[in-house]
Amino acid sequence: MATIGDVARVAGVSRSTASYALSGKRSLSDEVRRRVAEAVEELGYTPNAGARALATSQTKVLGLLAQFLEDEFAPAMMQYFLGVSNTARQLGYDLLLVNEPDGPASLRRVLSSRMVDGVVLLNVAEDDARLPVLRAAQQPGALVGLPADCTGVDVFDLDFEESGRQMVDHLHRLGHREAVLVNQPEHVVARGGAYVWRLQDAALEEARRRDMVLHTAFAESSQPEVGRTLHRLLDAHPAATGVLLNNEAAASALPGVLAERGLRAPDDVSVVGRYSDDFARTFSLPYSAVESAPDRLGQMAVRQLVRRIERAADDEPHVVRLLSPVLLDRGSTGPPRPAPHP
Amino acid sequence: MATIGDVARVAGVSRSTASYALSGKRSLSDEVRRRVAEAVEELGYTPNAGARALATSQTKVLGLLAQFLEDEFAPAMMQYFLGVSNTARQLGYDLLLVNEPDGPASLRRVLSSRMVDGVVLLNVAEDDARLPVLRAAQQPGALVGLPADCTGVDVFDLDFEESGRQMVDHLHRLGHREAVLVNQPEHVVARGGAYVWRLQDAALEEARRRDMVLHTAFAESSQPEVGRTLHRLLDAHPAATGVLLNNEAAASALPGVLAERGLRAPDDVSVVGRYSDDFARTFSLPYSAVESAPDRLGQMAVRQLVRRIERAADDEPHVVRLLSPVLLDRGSTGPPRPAPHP
DNA sequence: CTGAAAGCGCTTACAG
DNA sequence: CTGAAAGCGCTTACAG
Repeated sequence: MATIGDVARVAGVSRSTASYALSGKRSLSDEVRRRVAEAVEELGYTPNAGARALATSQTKVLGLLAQFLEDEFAPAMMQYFLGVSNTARQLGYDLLLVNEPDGPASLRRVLSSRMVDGVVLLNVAEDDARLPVLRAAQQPGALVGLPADCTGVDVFDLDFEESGRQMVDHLHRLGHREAVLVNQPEHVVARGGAYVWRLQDAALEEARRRDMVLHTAFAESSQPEVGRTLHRLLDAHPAATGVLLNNEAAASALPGVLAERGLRAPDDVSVVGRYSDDFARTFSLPYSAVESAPDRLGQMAVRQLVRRIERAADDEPHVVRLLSPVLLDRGSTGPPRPAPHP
Repeated sequence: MATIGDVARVAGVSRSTASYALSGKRSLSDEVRRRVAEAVEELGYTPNAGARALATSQTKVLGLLAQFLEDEFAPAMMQYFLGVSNTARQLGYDLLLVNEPDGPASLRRVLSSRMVDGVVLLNVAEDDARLPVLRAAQQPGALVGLPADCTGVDVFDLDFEESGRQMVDHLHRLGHREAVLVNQPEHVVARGGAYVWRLQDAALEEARRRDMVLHTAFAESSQPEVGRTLHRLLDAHPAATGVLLNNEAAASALPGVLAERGLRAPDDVSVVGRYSDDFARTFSLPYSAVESAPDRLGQMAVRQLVRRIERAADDEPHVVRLLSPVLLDRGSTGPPRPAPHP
């Protein structure tokens, strides 16, 4: 592998001049600039990333911390990846993918070994064990997901409370008075997945205010369990005319379940979900849904993170940005069917 | 940040001794070993990754090259990620996620800047432009996906030809004599996605041998296009009693399409796909399918890659391993329905 | 406008 | 069993 010393020798200049020619941090004669460029070309020179990081204390790498947990919905994570990775590349950063069951330990490792200039935390829990580690570190961090304590970090998330209210309102306005809310698996809540109860609590309160009956339940993240749970729920609440979904696997399973029961949306039951449009189009999810905008959240997180990395002055106040939900109408809701004959 | 010099000073030894105590590459007195460990603990010392990489020419990082192409099926990629990332971690490697539209250029960059000790290439095309770059590099590479020329790399893939034969055989044995094969979008083929035509060509040949009519078509990777295409195909081939799916989005869309036509599997039509069981369970895909084993392929690729990295002797011959397909029965196939009345 | 030199934080022959 | 020193490949004050 060619080094900058080789480049300097071939170009007939000193190593420092070669370095300045590459970085452009000093004005050089056109002649020298050209000779260095030629030498680089001739030798196929690429700077050694480790050496550069050592000299500059900058890696131009961002850490992406994802936790793929058992029975959590992995595919949704992919969409955040895309937003994060495309934005990082545009801004000149590579991505170190850190996926370890022990989040805090691996976060500490990549931060204190200086492998990254900053980190994006995905799937942030209410009381996330990675946050104390992040706050103690030199590097900044941006979160996708709203924790209880946002001090010292930039936070981006969908406004799940408003989403819950909006879903309930939407059905109420159409005339529904009883509905079922299908949540993520109970494990997600146990792990501190606050978005589940943020949506649920707000939905419940809104239902109460509107004098609407809202049943809530957890559902699994895969078949055959999720299908059975949906059947059980519909059995248990025969008077419910609406279904709210905060669970992608349940959204995938519901069409089959409804078909098995001889029901159709919106004629027999109105359904409204919470997932991205990309997701809906890829997996043929036919229901109106609150857009979860994963690519946009990933993009916002990276932009803010890079801004913080590159401004030496990190005295700028930290931000908490909750995206307003937008309901995309796919025609799966309508007025409730008339009450069944007694 | 504490350096190894700090550790040495606190422990009252030289820097080299501290280094040896950490690496265990030299026998030291228990006393010294203990003092160093205490100093590390006290200072919260973690070695600087860049400095270590510079000194050892080893980064303990693997490059993961994924290309997220427009209208390609991104979620399937996630499953390879999981296999790759879990295996890498087990073997002590971190992962640099490289997702750039220009594959060859970014591959060259991460290789020649020595950011990684080796790379895993996902989504490998027949004549993949990244391969010449990889062959010219110092570091080894493992592929998931079978290219035309496998020299100098280790290759892992599902045996798509055998998969095609197996899907056709399965339907033929049940008595089907006319079927439709739904492929990935045409763009995938145009980009050199050889797995599409490897499966298709083998399926066609097998059909010919068995005197079975097999229609083939491309389908899109999302709604509403993919649904329309499925309807059009079923319209065009009313005598077909079987459907083969080599397209995950089509597998998601088919249940709705069949329902709209008042058809059911396996009573009216037999369906067999090609996707992972994880996928089927997560997205409620109800069809019998050839398991595509993405996690296993990712795992195999990383294992082989690390073996090659860590054996200085890379004279070991390169391997090409094609996984034998296994058909998982989900009850979506049966004897063909009697021919419709004329 | 350019060069010689120090330093980033490690590891590892070399010497004792 | 341990230490002093060189070197990995860069960048950047410092000096001219």
